[in-house]
Parts: sequence; C-alpha cells; structure tokens
Amino acid sequence: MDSKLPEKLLKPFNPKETEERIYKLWEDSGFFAPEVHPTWVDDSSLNENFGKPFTLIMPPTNANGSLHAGHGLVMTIEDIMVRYKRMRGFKTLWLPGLDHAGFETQVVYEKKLEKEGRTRFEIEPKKLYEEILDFTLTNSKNIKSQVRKMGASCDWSREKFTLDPDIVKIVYQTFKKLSDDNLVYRGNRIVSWCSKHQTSFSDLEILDEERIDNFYYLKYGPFVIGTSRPETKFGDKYVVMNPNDERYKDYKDGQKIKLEWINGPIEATIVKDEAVDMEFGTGVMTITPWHDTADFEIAERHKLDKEQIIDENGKLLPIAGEFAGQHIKKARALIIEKLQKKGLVEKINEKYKHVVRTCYKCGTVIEPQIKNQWFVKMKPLAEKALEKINNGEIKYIPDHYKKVSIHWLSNIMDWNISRQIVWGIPIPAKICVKCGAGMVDLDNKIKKCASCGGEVAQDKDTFDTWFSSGQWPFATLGYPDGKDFKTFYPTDVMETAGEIIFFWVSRMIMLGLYVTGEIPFKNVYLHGLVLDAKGLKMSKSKGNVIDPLILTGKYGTDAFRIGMVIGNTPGTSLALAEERIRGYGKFANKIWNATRFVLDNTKDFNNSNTEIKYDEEDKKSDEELKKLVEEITKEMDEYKFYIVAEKIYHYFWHTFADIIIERSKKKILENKNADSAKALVYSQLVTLLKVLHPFMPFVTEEIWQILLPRRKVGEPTEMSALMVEKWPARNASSIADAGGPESK
RNA sequence: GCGCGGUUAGCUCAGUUGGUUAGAGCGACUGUUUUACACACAGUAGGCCGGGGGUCCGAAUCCCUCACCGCGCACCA
Repeated sequence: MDSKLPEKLLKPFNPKETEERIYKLWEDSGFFAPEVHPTWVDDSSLNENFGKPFTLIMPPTNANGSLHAGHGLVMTIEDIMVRYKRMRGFKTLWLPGLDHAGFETQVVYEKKLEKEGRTRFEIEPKKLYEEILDFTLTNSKNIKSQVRKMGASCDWSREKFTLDPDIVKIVYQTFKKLSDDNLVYRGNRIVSWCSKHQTSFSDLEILDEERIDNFYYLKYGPFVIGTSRPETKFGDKYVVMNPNDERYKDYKDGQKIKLEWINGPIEATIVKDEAVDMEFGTGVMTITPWHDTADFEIAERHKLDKEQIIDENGKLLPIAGEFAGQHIKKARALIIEKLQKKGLVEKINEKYKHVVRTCYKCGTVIEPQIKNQWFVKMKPLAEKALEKINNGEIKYIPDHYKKVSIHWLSNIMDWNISRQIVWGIPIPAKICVKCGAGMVDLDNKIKKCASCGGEVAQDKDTFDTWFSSGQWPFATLGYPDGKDFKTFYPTDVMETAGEIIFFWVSRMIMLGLYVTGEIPFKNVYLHGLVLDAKGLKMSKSKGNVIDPLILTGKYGTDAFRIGMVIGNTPGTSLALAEERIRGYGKFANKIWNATRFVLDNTKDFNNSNTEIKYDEEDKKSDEELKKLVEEITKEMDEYKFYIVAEKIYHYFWHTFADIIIERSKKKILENKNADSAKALVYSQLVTLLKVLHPFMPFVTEEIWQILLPRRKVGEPTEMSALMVEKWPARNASSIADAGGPESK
C-alpha cells in the first residue's frame, strides 16, 4: 500500500496546473468516442443501459466567435448530460460542430472591411468568399480551444463544419427534394429588405420596435386617408374601404375618381375589401402593394397593379417626380411640406404609437420589397411537426416551450430561404434571365429556361444559415447511409438556448421529419439567457460582458461549471455574479482537502478487506448516502441538474465533511471502531467523486488519478479514468453500489 | 390585440403529484485559530410566499380575478 501522500495534495488545489493536463489525459484515452468502452464490465443484467446509444449533437458554434458566458452554460449542461450517460454505460456520442453563421459572420467581416476603408460591394464575390473563409478558419482555432477549456468531453474525431462538402451535399439534396415535392417555390413576393445590408430576411430576423411618430391625415379627393408613411404614397391609385362601411356606400367597387395628388392630378380606383378596419382612422386607405404586406395581399386579391416606389438603397424612384433620388428618411418632411402648401394635409397626430420593423443587426427600418426569391411552403411541414409534438414524441424541458412551439407552428408563414450575401452555401439553381423562373440544378446541367426557353444564369444567392443548420442532426450523422446515422439517429437530446426555439429547434423538427421521416431528437432541453450580476442582458455597449474564461482562470473551470448549474432551472435566465463562482472555487478546495484527510488517515488501511463491518452510526450514514444517490439518479434522468448539484454540494460539505469526517477523527484517534470510520470515509469519498464528476470533472478526475494505484491493486495497469467509471446506482429503484473498499 | 413566463429572506433563486415549525447559496451578525481545510468551524437574525376572492380538514402549491415586471407573436394603413 502506498503510504506517502503526493506532494501536490499537501498544497491547495490548483486548477490552472491541473486542467490542461487532465483534459489531455482524457483526450489521449480515446474515451470521448462512443466506441471506446468504459473499463467496467459489460453486464446488462446489472445495467440495462449498457451499450445503448445516447446521442447529443452540440449546437454548432459560430466558428468566428469567441466563447461567451452563454457558451459556458451550453458546454456545462451538455457535458453534464454526456458524462452522466457515459458513466451509466451508454454508448455516448457528443458530436461537436462549427457554424459558418452566414449573415452573422458576414456582418462581422463587413465591419472589419469598414475599418479598413473597404466595402463588400467593391469586392468580387468569389474573392470576398475566400477572404471570409480564411478569416473564419483562422478564428475557429480559438473557439475550439476554448470549448476544450470548459472540459467538454465531445468526440472531436467526428467534428463537423456547416460548409463541409458532405454537409453541403445533404443540404442540396433536401433542397431538391423540397422542389420535387413542390414545397419550395420561387416567386415574386413581399420580403423583408434591409437597405444597409442589402439582403432579404425571414420574419425571424426582424425586430419589432415600438415608436412614436407622426400620423398624417391627407385629403385624397373626397376622402381623408391616414398614413404614417407619406413617402410611399406617390404611386397610390387605389383607394380602399370596407364593403360594409355605411359611410362610403355611395362609392362602388371599381369606380374611378379624379383628384389632385402630390405631384399633380391622378385618377384613382375605388376598391372594396374587408381587410380594411372601419374603426381605424377614417376607414379609408390607399395602398402601396410593393412596400406593404397587407397592401400586397389586397392587390393580389383584386389583381391590381403593383409599382415600386423605393429602391433597394431606400431612395425614391422616378415615380416620385421632383423627389426622385432622395432618401426616404429625408424626403418625408419635404413631401409633407409640399402637401401642406397644396392644402392636402387635414391634420397631423404627433403621438401616434406604432410598431416599426427593424433589422435585428443594424436597426435599419425594414423596407418591404417585392422580390423574386426562394420560399419554402411551411404549412405541410409544420403539420407533421405539430403531430409529433402534440402526441408527446418530442418532450420539451421546460414544458411550457411546447405551448410556445405549437403556437408558432400553427401560425407559420412561408420561409424565405435566399439571402443576398456571399458568405453561405450557394443556392444550386439557375435563374432565367428572361422570365425570372428558378430551376433547381444540382448537377449544373440546365442551360435553358424550362418555361420560356430563355437564357439562364447561376443563382447568386446563398441559403439562410438556418436552412442548413436546420438539417444538422441528420446531416452530421451522415444521412442516409452513414453508420452513425443508423446507430445514433434519432438523437436523444437537443440542448440549446430558448431564444432560438423557432429559428432552429422548430425548423430542425420540420426538416428532420421531412427528410428522414423520423423526429431528429426525443427531448428538447432549453436553457435561459446568462445575464450580468444585476440581471441585465450583457452587451458590449453596456460594458457588462462577463468573459467566462476570466472566471475559470480565477476560480477554476469546475467552480464555474457547478456555479452555472446550481439553482439554474431550465429555461430561466441566470444572473452571473462573480461571488457565486468564487464560492464554488472554495468548494473545489474543500473536496481537495477532504481527500487529503481521507488518504492521510487510510494509508495503512487495507481497502481490499471486504470484512469491514460498519458500526451503527456509520451504517446509517452509509445507507443515507446510498439513498441520496438513488434520489439524484432519478433527478439526473429528469434533467434536474440544478437540484442534483445542490444536493451533492450540500451533502459533501455539511454531512460528509462536517459530520462524518469530524466523527471519524475521534474514532481513529481513540482507536475505537477505527476500521469502520476509515472504511466509511473512503467509501463515501469514492462515491461522492463519482457523482460529482459530471459537474466538476477536473478536480474529481485529478483526485481519482491519485486514488487509482490504491484501488487497482493486482489489476492490469491499463488506462483508467473516473470519466468512464460506473455511476454508483443502476437506476432510481435499484440498490446503490457505493463503490469503496469492498469494490473490486 | 393574442400568446408565454414571472412576482417566495437584503441579493440570486429552489420548493416534484396540495399535508406537520417554507429551503439553499451569497450577504449580514455573534463567537471559535479544535491536529484536512480561516478557501475553516459552531451558532444567530431575517419571509402575513404580489393584492383580493374561491375549493378543501388543510394552499407558496389547484381555480377565478386584479396589479406590476419580462419575453414572444401580429398586415390596423
């Protein structure tokens, strides 16, 4: 028996010195891969789970970003799940990945260009793509090393990037399938256009912003119309009212009237449509179908003309006459001035509260535009998803996200998947130069337009990032023929931020079901936002961003991890205060010091002696811990990490250290039931290290490696690690195996 | 307007199917340098569980209602 304590155990726990070494030990062991089996014996009579797959696909991290507090939470929660399942004997796969993060990255790169005095509109697209690719790949090394620092036990050999050729191939096949099934179409539809970023968006990239603006009442022939956007009114030649509105019953649908308008006399046509709210304004409005969704729909219903008033840069077109070429921001006041001179302004309400749609990145007011784009018909896809969610095949944690998802899916709109940016997966399609028709063309074979015979050109647009990441679970596993796909799909858990429930989670369900016929994951675990100590959202402008790596550097990764998880219920945002983490740094040291005591006092103790009989109170303590382990095992299976971590923390500190160790001192000193005491402290330490490991992997593994020579007497000296040790309970109802001196 | 959360100790939050004196961490206060640990130990104080109503033998927990805070969705020009 080794009777000397290692030198380092005599000093306080030093996370800095430990973490990199331990991570390397794990990585070298190969245990991150599901195929590399735990060292304990496969006995399914003892463990029903042994060898069953457990799959978690990591949300692909933005390759060009750096680790923020939110990532810290993701890596912690997912690693806890994965380490726990691995210790339970599951064939555990945690697949890491990187995201090219299309628009996000492009915006970052554009800012960089701006600083260099360049702009993307002057750079040849191919070259720009190469530049961003280079930029992204360089930065990706950074994020990958940071993920390692968090202790993530993911299988790096299976790492994927959203632009990998095999991923792109699958994305293309899905696009083709959607097209073949008539679920993707190209058409002139209103899209949300950002004039700064020169791209269209889906409805999710838009932020609603409440504003107080002027609301103008304008004389329009015999009517008074209300508008907050006079700059769009140049082309308005339809005046619409509700057919049931008694006030205007004398005007007939289709009737023409002549009137004086901004730039002279015009002829307008009366249109009756029920979409007009009789209560709002005067109950009469004119429409601008090119720049307003509601107006567009009215125009479609009545087959009305649509004219573009504002160009893609937000400037007025020649239809605006003397105002042509002016930016709409500046033009509004001038137009009102002119209307006032002409006596066409009836009144102005200066306190009009309404909602303006803005670009989520730059805040520019979104200008709806009619554009020829690719759209996915969502209704049929959503219906299938709703079925699976409603019948409980996909479980949400916390539960209320189920309701939120159902609500969104039930009111879903078609999805504009084309983006006018270079950084992304190019859309494999030809566009007819003559008629604008779009044809999916994976093999680059189409030379003439199928509908008009005109010349075709390659589509210059790229896919919305979420179109490719929406296929992530089956794409990363190599659908349809990959071995991993067959073994690990459907995956078990999708763990991600509640914020992207629609962007990502719901779309993965729809696309996964559509392509593979199966749900992509059985459980959705959604975590909340990580906020600053005061509960405010972190932002660079507020200067309250907390860098997780500074905290892990100061207090250790273990302290950070358990601090992130204790008391943090799923879905709830977390206020990250430094004292919180500092406190758990003390806990890591407490574990370290308790270990020193146990090893120091049991060095002469023969732990292979199975004859030890606990005395009365030790027996009680032994049973108490076994009961606790059963309890937390159940809670682990219910994803209640916040309560498990707290229970273990509390037991370790206030029962094991404060009561059991204190009690043992007396017994050992007086040599009264000393063997019982020694056996108990050793056994409890071993069990506690195991259950603590998913939460605090570094300190527990470090101690395990010190313990190992004692535990493995007479056994082969092969690589062994706590991360593949057996969890000390089979399941909630079974008898716990507390490990300890009796274990072989 | 519709939907989803939240309101519990000074702060951050737990509280599972309703059951005896409502919990944790941090903070505060009082002691103690006891041979693993002062990154410690022993202890103390602090809550009409947002307001009102109801069901029940019994409600922080279930139902109704109001108030306030947060978030999401929406084509009222």
